[in-house]
Amino acid sequence: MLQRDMTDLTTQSETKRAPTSADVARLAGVSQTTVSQVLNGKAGVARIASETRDKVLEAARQLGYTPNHAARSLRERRTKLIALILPTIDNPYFSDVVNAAQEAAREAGYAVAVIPIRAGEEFRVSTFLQGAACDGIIVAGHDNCSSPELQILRARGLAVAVLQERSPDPAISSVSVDLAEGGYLATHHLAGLGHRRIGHITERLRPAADGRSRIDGYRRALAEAGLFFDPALVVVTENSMAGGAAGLDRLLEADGEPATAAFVYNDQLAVGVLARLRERGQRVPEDFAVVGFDGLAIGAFTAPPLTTVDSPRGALGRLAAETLIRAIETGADVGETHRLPVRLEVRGSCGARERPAP
Amino acid sequence: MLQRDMTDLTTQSETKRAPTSADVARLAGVSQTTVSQVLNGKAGVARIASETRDKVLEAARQLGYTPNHAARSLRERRTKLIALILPTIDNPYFSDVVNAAQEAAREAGYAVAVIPIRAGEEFRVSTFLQGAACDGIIVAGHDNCSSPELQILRARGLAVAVLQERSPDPAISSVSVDLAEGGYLATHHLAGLGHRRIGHITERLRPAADGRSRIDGYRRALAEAGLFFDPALVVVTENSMAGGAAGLDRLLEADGEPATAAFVYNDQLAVGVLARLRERGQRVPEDFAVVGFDGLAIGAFTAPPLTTVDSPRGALGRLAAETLIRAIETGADVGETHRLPVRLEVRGSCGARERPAP
DNA sequence: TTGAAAGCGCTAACAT
DNA sequence: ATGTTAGCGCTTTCAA
Repeated sequence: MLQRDMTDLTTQSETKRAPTSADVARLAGVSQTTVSQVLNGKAGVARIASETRDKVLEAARQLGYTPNHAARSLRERRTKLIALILPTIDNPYFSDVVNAAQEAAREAGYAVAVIPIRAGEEFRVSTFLQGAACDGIIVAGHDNCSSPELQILRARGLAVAVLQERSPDPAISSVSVDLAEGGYLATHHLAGLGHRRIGHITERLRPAADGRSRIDGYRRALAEAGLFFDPALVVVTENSMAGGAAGLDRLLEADGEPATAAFVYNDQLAVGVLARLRERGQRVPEDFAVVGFDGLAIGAFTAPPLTTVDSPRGALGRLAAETLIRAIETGADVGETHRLPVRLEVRGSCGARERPAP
Repeated sequence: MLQRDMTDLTTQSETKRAPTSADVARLAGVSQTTVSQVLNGKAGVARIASETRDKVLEAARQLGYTPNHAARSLRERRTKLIALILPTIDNPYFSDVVNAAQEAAREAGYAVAVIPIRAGEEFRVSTFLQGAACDGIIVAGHDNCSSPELQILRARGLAVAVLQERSPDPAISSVSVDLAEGGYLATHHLAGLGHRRIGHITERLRPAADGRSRIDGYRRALAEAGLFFDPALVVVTENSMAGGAAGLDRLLEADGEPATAAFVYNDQLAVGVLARLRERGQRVPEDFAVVGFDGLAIGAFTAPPLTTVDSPRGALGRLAAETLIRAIETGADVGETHRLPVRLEVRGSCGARERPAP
């Protein structure tokens, strides 16, 4: 018996149980309700005597009280937390998106947690998304955005916004940059420089149903310049620097008259393309011109610096967060659609054609 | 009254309240207790008739039941969630760390949420970290690791592991790669190539108290090669590619005999260094040699490819997660310390000195 | 083998 | 202006 008690005591002294609002109430000599009202500043609901207020504040401070997240979430049926699902964080593209989303969320009193879910992995792997552990999710990456899990989460009451995709579910908001316009600007620029054989190195070949993907802009610029679309000049490769290098090899080995330029899916791939061109002894832009997409910092440090389509990453992240939070708070069951403009950042990787194609 | 009832009905049909275990129990015609026991597979505690089991499973499936995270966390006093605090996600260095940590965590039944907290921002900004919203945190980044908030979170019962730092609090575990060894390997390699004036471009100048930082290894290699440590050759700059470029300028403008090589804090900075050397018309490695740190993918695609200290990023993330989870589950109040080995990846950015320094 | 009841920490009706 | 009470959804004694 004594043994038992001692054990309990020891355990207790080790187990640093966090102070609860009841502890604060006890110390301040008031009720738990009062503590809640003071700490949540519900001035309109009940006016608190400033003396009482001070007692509570002091007690809370003294105890180092912080409200228990689980208890509050359970009671309020909301967590004030949004999750940002990314396919990977190894592309710095997402850095600005995340920071801006986080800033916008914070302004609205929400925290943001980033959950990387690689393509092909199931959403279910993340227990976090289940059971209303957050109020809404922003989803990036084609595979994640088209996952059927998304609809299930929606049906369960989670607000959902997707990045760079459209969802068949009208309740799912969509925020994107104008990929088609970017593809057009890049290709139009190359055509204007005199290139007639312009390739496209891309991560995947699933044109968006709405004709708003990069390749749609690429084709439009081609047509506008009186150039034929040649499927042999469209190369699908893995989304990585190594993938870009491999893609360039395949492009240069394609049938027909060789390409003298390429519009590349993103800057990460473009870095690989530039490296491989160098290895192959091709001068950029004299022998071959390259335009990337994203506007990453690395583009200013490649050899030569990379012409790219600058994507408004910060605006994208902020808008996504704002849109999602609006959906959460209004409970709206019809989503918003936003498309953001892009601009071409011209650098050294595509100069004027010295000699027209033979 | 009728009005009231209709309203309630309407509200109900709109509000897609997630099914609870009570709903499952009702549908299956059993008690909530039974549902819990079946779904949590507590076979040892109570044997369930397989017929009952099937009824419950079927009801849960039919309703699409998922346990409510908040309720479970509140009851169990644990969330099965760990947070990974990063200063930024714009350095791909963290990508492998995060993926490995996530994988290890999942194996133990934990989810991982990444919370970017930029240097200088307060931990408190993230409401997520407060109120036991997660069971433990892995913290990266000097500023975050040395934040006094960490001790408070510790005191509140959160398990804490820091990456690449040591904490004065013995309860905080530490997992790092051998930075000093990396600094030594890099500098030793350059000295072996005949360089006598080897600079160091770094993000900050706060040598770890335990003498285990990059610069400690740098100094050791210098001494071993019979070279003097010249503070003029150590340049502190911002942690970015642009910072690397600026750092190189400052290094080349330093007093005394000019440096012919540099050991650079990380690959991100090194990319900027290489770009600026190119702009200044310096040939690499003939005129100037560069060694980076981290072993990022980009290093294989720079011009020339970057010699770097390859850091075991995956092992770091995995070990951190494992260590943290061990701390969570044992409730240990004394942390572990781990240090992982590095290796030099020799590529083109430092060849043999053609002409010895005059 | 199963069920009833209590309680995790919080907020919000509804008293007083 | 403040306190009492109930209940969010879950797991877990304890009882049957």
